[in-house]
Amino acid sequence: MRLHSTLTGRDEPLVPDDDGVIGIYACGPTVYSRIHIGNARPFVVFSVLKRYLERRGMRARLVINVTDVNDKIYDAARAEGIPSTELAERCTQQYFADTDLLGLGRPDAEPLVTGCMDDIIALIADLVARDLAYAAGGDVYFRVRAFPQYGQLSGRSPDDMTDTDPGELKEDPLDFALWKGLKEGEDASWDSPWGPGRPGWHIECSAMAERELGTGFAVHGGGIDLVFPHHENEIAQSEGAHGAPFARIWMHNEMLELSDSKMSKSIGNIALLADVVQEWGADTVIAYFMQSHYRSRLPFSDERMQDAQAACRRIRNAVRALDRALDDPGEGNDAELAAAVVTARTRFFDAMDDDFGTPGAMAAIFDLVRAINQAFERGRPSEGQLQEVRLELVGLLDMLGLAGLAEAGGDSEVPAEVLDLLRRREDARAARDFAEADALRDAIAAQGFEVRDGPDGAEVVPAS
RNA sequence: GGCGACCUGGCGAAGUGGGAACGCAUCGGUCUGCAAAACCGACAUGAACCGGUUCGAUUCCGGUGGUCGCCUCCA
Repeated sequence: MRLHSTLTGRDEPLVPDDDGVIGIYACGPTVYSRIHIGNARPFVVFSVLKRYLERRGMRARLVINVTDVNDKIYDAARAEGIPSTELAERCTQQYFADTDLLGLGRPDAEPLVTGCMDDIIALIADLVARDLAYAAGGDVYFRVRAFPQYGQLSGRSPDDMTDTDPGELKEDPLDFALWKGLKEGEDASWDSPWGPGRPGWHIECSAMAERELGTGFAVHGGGIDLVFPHHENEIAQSEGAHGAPFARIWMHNEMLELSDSKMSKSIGNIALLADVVQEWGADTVIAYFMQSHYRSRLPFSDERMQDAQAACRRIRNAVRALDRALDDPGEGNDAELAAAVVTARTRFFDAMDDDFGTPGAMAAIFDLVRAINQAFERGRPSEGQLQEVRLELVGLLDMLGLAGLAEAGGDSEVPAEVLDLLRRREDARAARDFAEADALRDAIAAQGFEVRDGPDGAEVVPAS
């Protein structure tokens, strides 16, 4: 598999770490409010990446941190009139709950800044010892000019950086804070060799990444808006402290757009993840993400969600068709369908291995879906082939975190009450009492099911 | 001002130096008491515009126009 790296601007081969595991670190949220659908993109992308690697027989370790110490948390807590630690804890729990709704499982580790204070302080001390950082007042700053490679990730030169914060205590406006001394109005702090305070914004990710994955690892990722300064600074901190490469591939997802602008808390054009999942369902949300490339900007709107929902429905219907056919399978094997399965697999893996090309992978799935439907136009395949095709389709869906599309809607899940209504409607139709039949159809709809009349009689499926 | 990205059918969205995937929508058809649903089929001789390289460019290079992102918090 190859992945595009922001550092080189090219696709780079994905190779495991020395221990054979593919270490992946993705920057998680700063917890001062509920996460929005844009925040969910990296969570989905990196969760599915890990899932794909594992389904392909590789070992992967995914780390997504939670930044629970930050200026914004102080501000938000003050506005709410509660202790900042209380707000951070509440928002952390909400973040876990909200992302759980996606049904993609949890990362292997989700470190909190507050749980890694010793690692952070040790790393800062290391940088100070190497003269890459200096204490000033109660603060500690990174000496940017002492790290010649600064700017390599974001492709800019320190000389071009003009709008920097002068900062009274800094030697150079370019320098950034590793440790911020306790200030008035801040209600949480930790002891350090430089006095009470808290970590700067970037140091925690350096510390947590190397704590969980070692000083060098395969993939470091996050939103593309983190390239500068966050990830640039992480490289400076980690490579400065260890003199060794930090992450080998820098993988950045593009932004979601709402009303033609980047979805952003500061602009206010956001849709909360929990609301979106509640309204459209986890599968629709995941399919929405998977149908676009992670490095493309992605518009968010109800129309986009409707599209994704319709696409999911198409896949669900194909699985249902397979299940229905399995109740009454045919004899022979359909050669065209068998060939389509092979083609779909090849196209799927080719797309995924080429910079995580989930849109191509989805296209391969849809091609398989069409091939399944076409096969049913021709006849009814054998039980063995039906099972093989189903296994294959569900297997591909599962690699994208979409196996849920194969689970819901089995006939066994239809309540007896609804089946009874359906039977009565069939009787009414047979008696040509269409008023009664239509009334029963409405009654079934009221139970959340949809009647589908077909050549082989009527069936009910959960309304979607 | 500096750095960078993007501009593909009605809406989204891929890949690609030589047939422009896929989804939605639309249209036609099958099915049907009706409706819906479902399924099948059709659907860009052309890829913002202008040049250049090439036997050949949507794909490479240059320019113009437009959109957006980063440079401050941001997934």
